[in-house]
Amino acid sequence: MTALRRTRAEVIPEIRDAFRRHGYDGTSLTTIAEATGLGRASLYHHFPGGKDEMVGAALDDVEAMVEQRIIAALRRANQSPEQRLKKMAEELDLFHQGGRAACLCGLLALTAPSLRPRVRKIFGRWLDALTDLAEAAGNSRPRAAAEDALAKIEGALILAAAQESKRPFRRALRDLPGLLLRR
Amino acid sequence: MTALRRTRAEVIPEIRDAFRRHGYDGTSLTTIAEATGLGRASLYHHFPGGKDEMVGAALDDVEAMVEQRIIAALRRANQSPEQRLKKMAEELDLFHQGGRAACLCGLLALTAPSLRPRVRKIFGRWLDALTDLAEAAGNSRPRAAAEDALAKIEGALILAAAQESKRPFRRALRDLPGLLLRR
DNA sequence: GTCTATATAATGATAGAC
DNA sequence: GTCTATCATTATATAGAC
Repeated sequence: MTALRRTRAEVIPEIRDAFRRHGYDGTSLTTIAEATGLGRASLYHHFPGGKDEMVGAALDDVEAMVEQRIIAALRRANQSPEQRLKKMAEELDLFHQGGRAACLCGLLALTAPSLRPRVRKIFGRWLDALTDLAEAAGNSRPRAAAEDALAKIEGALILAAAQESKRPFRRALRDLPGLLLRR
Repeated sequence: MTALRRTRAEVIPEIRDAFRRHGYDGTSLTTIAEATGLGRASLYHHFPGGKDEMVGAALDDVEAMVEQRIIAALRRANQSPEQRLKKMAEELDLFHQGGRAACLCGLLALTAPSLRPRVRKIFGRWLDALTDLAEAAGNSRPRAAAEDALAKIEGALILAAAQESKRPFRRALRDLPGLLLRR
């Protein structure tokens, strides 16, 4: 029985998905061990800081995704606001599996006070990019529109979870242009 | 040292608040014991089914609040749609402490699959009442408006938690009429 | 109706062999 | 880099005295 070797980078998305399925407290090291195929003790080789370091790495992963996919899409200077929003919606649909996968930031904001500063930073960066896009598109209250858009996304993910349906999230993504552009 | 006697009805709101602060898995019987002033063992006198029965009772409490305060406000036949919405917003502001207290339904929808049917039922009743109000107010897409309103509320509670501010939730409540009435 | 004491399992984490 | 074995702590839950 040869043990499968796994890199830290490989297992982080699996850990991230475990946390966004069950929340911080609902995700045990046994859960993570099963999700990654590693033994509980092996996890401490990659994450000496234990569960705290694991959720930190999961948040790092989410932050990178927001920066490199969401915000990067919103700031494509050579594209129209409509095109940039369409790209963001595509990335979000992928990342959240059409609404079947929750938002780790939202989940941690609700139940993990110690991680709120990190969530606030990620949300803040996202909000700034949405605000700039709305402003560039001629929206008269760009910051409010950005906050409405983010709340719409987070709220739709909750409805989608409750109804176990992709519909609420898909519709929210479709409605984003009307919310952010020229008002 | 005389032990304080407490009724089941008395402790349920305290249990409900513990769950909406920490989520299902983050709320231990020790947490609940401290929140209620009862010993862990005493909790089993009031809730023989243990933690599952406690969270069930917390959801019963939320369901009653939604029925008797939210939906009742929305269906006040002798009042205008504007007045009914205003009343709902007041009740929500009170229940969620201006955004500082999360929504137990949203939290459980995200992390407790076994409780989703109950959450779906509560959300469904609320959505029906919002839909009827929007329709009565002449909204051309009343169901979509109702879902937008609920998602806006849930999303705003997440932003409020992340930012530890009442602003996002308070603004969401103010924006509800524009979302639901005549469109 | 609440308590102390306890049973049993699961938790996060560590030591050390390979 | 992964494993088995183990630790201390906390978890849910129960028994029975008062």
